[in-house]
Amino acid sequence: MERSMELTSTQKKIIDAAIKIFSEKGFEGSTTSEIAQVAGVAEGTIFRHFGTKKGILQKILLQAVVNFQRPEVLVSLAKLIEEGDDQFWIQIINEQLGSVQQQLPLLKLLFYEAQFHSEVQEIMVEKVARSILDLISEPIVKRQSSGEFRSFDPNLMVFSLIASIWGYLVWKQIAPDQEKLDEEQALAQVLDIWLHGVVNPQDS
Amino acid sequence: MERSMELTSTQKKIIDAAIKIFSEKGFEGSTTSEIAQVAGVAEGTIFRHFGTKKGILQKILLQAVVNFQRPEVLVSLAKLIEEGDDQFWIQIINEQLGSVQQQLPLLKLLFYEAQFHSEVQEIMVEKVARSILDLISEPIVKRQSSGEFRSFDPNLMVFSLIASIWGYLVWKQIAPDQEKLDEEQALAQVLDIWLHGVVNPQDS
Amino acid sequence: MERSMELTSTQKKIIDAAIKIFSEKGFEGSTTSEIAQVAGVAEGTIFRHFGTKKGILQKILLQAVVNFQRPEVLVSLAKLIEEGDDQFWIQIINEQLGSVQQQLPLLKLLFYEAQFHSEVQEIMVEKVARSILDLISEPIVKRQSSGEFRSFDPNLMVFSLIASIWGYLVWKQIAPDQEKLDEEQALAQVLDIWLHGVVNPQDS
Amino acid sequence: MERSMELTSTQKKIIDAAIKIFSEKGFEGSTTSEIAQVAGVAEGTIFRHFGTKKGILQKILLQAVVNFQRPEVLVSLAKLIEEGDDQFWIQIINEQLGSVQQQLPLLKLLFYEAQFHSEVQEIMVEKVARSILDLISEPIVKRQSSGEFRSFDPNLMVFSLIASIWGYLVWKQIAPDQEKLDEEQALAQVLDIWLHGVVNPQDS
DNA sequence: TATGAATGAGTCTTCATTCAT
DNA sequence: CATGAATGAAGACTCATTCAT
Repeated sequence: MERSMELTSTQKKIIDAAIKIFSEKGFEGSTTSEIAQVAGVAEGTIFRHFGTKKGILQKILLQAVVNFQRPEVLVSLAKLIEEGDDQFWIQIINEQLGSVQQQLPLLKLLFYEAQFHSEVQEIMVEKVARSILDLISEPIVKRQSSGEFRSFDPNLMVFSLIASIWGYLVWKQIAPDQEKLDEEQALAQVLDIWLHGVVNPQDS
Repeated sequence: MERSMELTSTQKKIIDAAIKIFSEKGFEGSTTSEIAQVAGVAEGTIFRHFGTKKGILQKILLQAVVNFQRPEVLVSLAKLIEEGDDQFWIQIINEQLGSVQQQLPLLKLLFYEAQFHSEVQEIMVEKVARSILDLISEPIVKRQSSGEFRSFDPNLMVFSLIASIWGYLVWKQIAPDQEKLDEEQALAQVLDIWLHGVVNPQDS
Repeated sequence: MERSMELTSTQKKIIDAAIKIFSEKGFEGSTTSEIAQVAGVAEGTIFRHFGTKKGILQKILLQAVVNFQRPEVLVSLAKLIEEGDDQFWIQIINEQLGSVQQQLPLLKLLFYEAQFHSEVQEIMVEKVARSILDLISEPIVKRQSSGEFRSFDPNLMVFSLIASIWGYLVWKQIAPDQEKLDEEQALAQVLDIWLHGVVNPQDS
Repeated sequence: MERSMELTSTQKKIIDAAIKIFSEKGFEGSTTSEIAQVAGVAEGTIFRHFGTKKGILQKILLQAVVNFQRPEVLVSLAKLIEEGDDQFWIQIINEQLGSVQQQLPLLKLLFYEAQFHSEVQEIMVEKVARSILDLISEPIVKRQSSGEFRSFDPNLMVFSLIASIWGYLVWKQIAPDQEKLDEEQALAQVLDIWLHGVVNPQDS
């Protein structure tokens, strides 16, 4: 019961500091001393709570899994696909883009570190990615069976969509000034491409 | 003239070992001692040639920029888009998928480390990403002006395509057994989605 | 206030060990590992307190500057010159020679390393040497204006005296068995030479 | 026969470079690589000729001993003391100060390194210092027995003189701008102090 | 419980020395 | 003989982790 939820305020400070530092410098590039300093606690306190440096990462992962397993955005996205209402999409963006962007560093961190830590990878794949896949592919399959969607591999369809969005968001962060498009418009276009393709239908 | 090409055999051994280790453990997670061991040279030899650990990464980057500025695959991809021949796509996959997949770890490494080393980021964005963007967006713009392609932001169109492919490849590596689709087919589907969308045209 | 004085016992152990090792082998010839061993602490502890190897040297310098700026011996020497009492000289020697000789290695070290570290040189020249010059030249100038001392350049007069004493002390350390003179007598003779010259006055 | 003289031109280049670098950075602070570079030879060449880094220092010492055992200046200084001609002193300064100053770094180097290398110390004490002592004390003893010089310990008298001169020269190098005295005058004053003391004879 | 000084294994880096060419 | 690439032992320094207070 005290497994994943209960975070004392000290633990919360440390976790927040760790997410910040890990995101900026990567797990290996970060030092517990800097985390302690940013968290405003003594270095020893970290080890009292998390045992090892990796313990912090694992706690972060655990917390994230809970939060990301059925995130608002994705639920909305699933609903959107199910209902096929393009206007709804704009609304989602406006409502939830902020929280997505706020959590983007954490997600990026976890997916990146997954490469190097098999326990992290396992959980990210099994829990986070799988649940996203399941959540989004469900409405897709529904609309495939109704004939509205073409019959590609559903997982692949999810990837195409998620990867496009992810790619856009990450790119915007790396090279912020390169892009002059309005956020809303950009994401609407990405969705449009995914839905209807780049080819002009008149043409085909 | 001897700027980026000429690598002595010792240097090549070290670079190859470094790419392997860096890819597996990240830059910070790797040790020069392990690189030396894998390369089959003394640790001191590394520093005789590259000065610092970071010097190895920078040399890797330099070599990669040369190789990636106009990679075969992308040139073929550009041609494919220009000519609109789907069959051609299959052929490209068969011919060049191997080399892409072989270089994927290196590319992933460099984009990953770009987060933490601004010199790397600068070059990856300015040289590698930009040249890919330019290369692929050219034929897209051409077909947009002929009315064959819809008028989205060209950069966004490139992202949708590249990110989808990248996402598929990375995912396949992370979770190899999850996917039973044939490689060729999978990539062909990804391209199809990008070209024509997921929505069944009859339906729209 | 806690600038230069407060040394924890750990810091004191390290500083003492460092003075010993540096004096014996020079700064570059010493290793932090040996200093740690002599100090009876872990090597890491040194860096926790002084940051770098050079940091130890700088702390030593700082401490020394405080101690040497107005050392007992020199104050006594100045008084001696002012009052012109030769017997007083003998007394000073007996009282303070021990402490001078004990600090000689440290002083030698600092003047030696001043050659190679400009920050050290600056402080040794500006703070230590200058304050010695000022301290000793003051009574000299006083006795010059009263006509008791001949009118040489005062700094030069200080040098002649200090260098003679220094030379004798250093030499005695380098070649201990060469000299059979009694310490007191020897230094009294050095002072006598400086005061009255080697030439027999009857002769001139 | 080929013991101390014969230096091939390559050896000479290396020795010269080594004296320069050793003087600037101390023995331990110098690298064979820098010496090789300054000498314009390959690093390996140094070891072909001198075996080890210390071998260079020993060769320097050997050469120096030959040159310093009866150096012109000291012979002149001895003559000066013997003949008691103050004007002669000025002449010596003008003639030989340059060569002294040129060799000062080498001498300083050897006396400094003597602290850390017992073989060097032995030779510097036994050969160089002793021969200087003997050379200069001889005329002193002569004038003592004639009653012209007071009967201090002769070695001490030599020290007072040499240390004063040495002190002045070294100080002038360390703190060049501090001293406005003319070189000639300064050294003449140092000699005068040694000969006749600082006390005004009228006064005594 | 929180602290932070102390630890020491492990890292990057240097450099005297060797040796095949 | 001279070269300079390669070596590897040793050095300065870092940092996760421990523990007495």
